[in-house]
Amino acid sequence: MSSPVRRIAHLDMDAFYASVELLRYPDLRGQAVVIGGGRNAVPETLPDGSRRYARLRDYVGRGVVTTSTYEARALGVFSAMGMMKAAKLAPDAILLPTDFDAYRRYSGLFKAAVRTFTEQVEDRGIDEIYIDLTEVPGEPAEVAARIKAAVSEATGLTCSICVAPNKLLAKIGSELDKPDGLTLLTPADIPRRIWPLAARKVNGIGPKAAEKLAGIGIETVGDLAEADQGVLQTHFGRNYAGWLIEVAHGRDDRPVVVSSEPKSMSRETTFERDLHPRVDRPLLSESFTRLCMRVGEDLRRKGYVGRTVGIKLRFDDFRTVTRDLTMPAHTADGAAIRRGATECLKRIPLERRIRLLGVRVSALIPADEQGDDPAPVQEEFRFEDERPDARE
DNA sequence: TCTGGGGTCCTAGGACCC
DNA sequence: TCTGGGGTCCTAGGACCC
Repeated sequence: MSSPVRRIAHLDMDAFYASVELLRYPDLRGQAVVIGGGRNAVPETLPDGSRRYARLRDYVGRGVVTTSTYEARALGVFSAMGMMKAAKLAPDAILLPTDFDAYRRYSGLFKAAVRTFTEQVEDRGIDEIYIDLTEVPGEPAEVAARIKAAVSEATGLTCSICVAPNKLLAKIGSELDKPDGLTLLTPADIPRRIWPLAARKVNGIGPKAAEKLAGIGIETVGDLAEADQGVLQTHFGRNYAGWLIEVAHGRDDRPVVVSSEPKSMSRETTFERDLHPRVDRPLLSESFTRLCMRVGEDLRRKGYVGRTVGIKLRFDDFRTVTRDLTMPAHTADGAAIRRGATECLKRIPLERRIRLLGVRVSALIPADEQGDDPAPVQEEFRFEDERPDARE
């Protein structure tokens, strides 16, 4: 039984955070704007009602660019770039603080607008979604245009959409006509529109894999489609090599996943300066406690309890280590998390200054399903003749 | 001026069980 | 004496994504 051809859309909001900020500060339209500052980047309103904005050149710290407007991108400033480096490239660019609450509001608005068409929506973070349009009547181009109009109506923002037979192609396609794009892809388009693209454009081929591919002469998706499977296997292992081949031919049968449960919750912080494990111990300890408490609050607010506590340290040389510990019972209690996290911390030799500290709780279950945990202090007790058989 | 924060998934080895 | 083979859980690290 062959499954019917699906119609999967990927919708990506254009320069999302920056575009939300431009709604609030329309006078910045057309300018190079970078999002990623802290409190000191909040615009100052002058007595005459005009605003004074922070400039990128004034930034001091260890942050990275969260988003930038297309004008800033033209100057070479992109997401995830260190702010200090960005300031060198575009010292006069406007700097704004990141306001996640505002972005979450607009995220809710655009997703609600899309859900008026279908509930078959998969969340992929704050600014993008997959939509299964297979059961939505109408031609793909017409449906996509109506969705774009609905998103614009709800938010005042533009987005880019691609409709394709699967998630892989839809994701690649939504980038092809940005911003405000509308792209349709069919299998017949693969040689002309997909194969010329850099392999790195494929969701799942990251910097490491792309570099390794380049090392064996594979630069584009087309190169990948022609690659010898045996060669790929020796470099990437059986699973990943098999996936690369599928991807190169545009094949992907992952479903649109409408709902999912969180697997872990974490909090981490990068210090303004690297902290010495002994000299700065009070600061570290205070930060450690706060992270544990915040993870606990997050869990309780969202209604989960977790059984595995983990910590993450990054040293001044950027080496990252993790330790985790599975506990007898689930918890969302900050103090209990801290006890587990402290056990983890004892297992890491502290021989360098610490750049980052993080706390995570995983093995989550909904708090209302927490019933089978052992009582806190319960000695195991059996009658001698009830001892289970050692072997079967 | 190096390199945030919050996630998911995969791999791989060892323990432990049957 | 050596030889077995799954399956699951736990832990550590790493790639990748937004």
